[in-house]
Amino acid sequence: MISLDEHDLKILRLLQRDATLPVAEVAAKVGLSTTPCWRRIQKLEEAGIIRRRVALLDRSALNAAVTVFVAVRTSQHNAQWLAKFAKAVVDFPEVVDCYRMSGEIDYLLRLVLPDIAAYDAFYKRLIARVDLSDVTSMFAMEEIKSTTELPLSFVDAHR
Amino acid sequence: MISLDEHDLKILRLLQRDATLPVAEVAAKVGLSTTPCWRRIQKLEEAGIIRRRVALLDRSALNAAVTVFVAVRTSQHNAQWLAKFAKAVVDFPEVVDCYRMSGEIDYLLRLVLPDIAAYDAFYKRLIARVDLSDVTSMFAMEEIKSTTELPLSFVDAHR
DNA sequence: ACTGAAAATCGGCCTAT
DNA sequence: ATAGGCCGATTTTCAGT
Repeated sequence: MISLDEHDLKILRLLQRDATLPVAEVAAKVGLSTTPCWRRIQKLEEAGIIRRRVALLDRSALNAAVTVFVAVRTSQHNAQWLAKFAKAVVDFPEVVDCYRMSGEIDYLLRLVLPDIAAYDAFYKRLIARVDLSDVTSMFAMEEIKSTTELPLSFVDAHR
Repeated sequence: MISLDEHDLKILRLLQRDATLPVAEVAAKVGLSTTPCWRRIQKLEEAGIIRRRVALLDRSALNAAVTVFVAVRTSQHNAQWLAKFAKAVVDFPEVVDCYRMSGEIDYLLRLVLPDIAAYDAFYKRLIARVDLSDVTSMFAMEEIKSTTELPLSFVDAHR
């Protein structure tokens, strides 16, 4: 694991917000000149700290404005079942997140869909593929915050 | 709202995965030559269908490997309370998602943190800022899927 | 030796034909 | 669809600590 300093953190903060920024501009804002800044970005990519650069799309335009959380419980706690379930989850493009949880709920999914009808269709396809003992859906009414920006506040900056 | 055809969808599919692809390469994969492909990308950006391009970072490297969902209930259902709550949520960088929900839970948050101690610190800061009638935390044990790729399957491709 | 600035090359973006 | 100008990214070289 590579140690990050204040310059690195500033670079990451900027690129998390806007990956189209020219290196020269990043450098200026960070207080470096372009080459050292560019070298740092390369290192951050090699080290895997910058995982990838992606385009974020508009959900309404793609007819997927509705968010649904699905809490799943299973009676079959074994590796085989999990493999099958995980495969299903990865295959369904409307499932954007899936976590195995502690506590009451076994799995929590986040879906992105056009409407309730599409949720129903998803539900039917899911239970056709894997056995589930309990499924509870929770519809989001309003998105108050949704970001891909990770907090940098937990990194202890080196020197 | 602009109508999308198969070429547009292919472009979006590619850029959602990797926004660093040179236009020429996108064009080749999509089956267009570079200029028309470039113009399409411009239009998609102007139309806001491509919202932005961002860098995705590694959570472990940033000391934020733990995901916690927080279900919140309030007794104060008024606009003032919501404004205050929303402000708090936006201010806390460890809150990456927040939805107002239908049903039992009023709000569902997703946090990204180093450990349970950090969650406890967050909890204390949150309740110091806003009144909450009930707070339930759910810790994720394993991330099975987590993507910024939206499904394109709900778009009806024009001709 | 390491880190940053300056300069030169190279490749991809964008515009006009 | 092609070609050329232009800008930014990458590489190399140089200077300072």
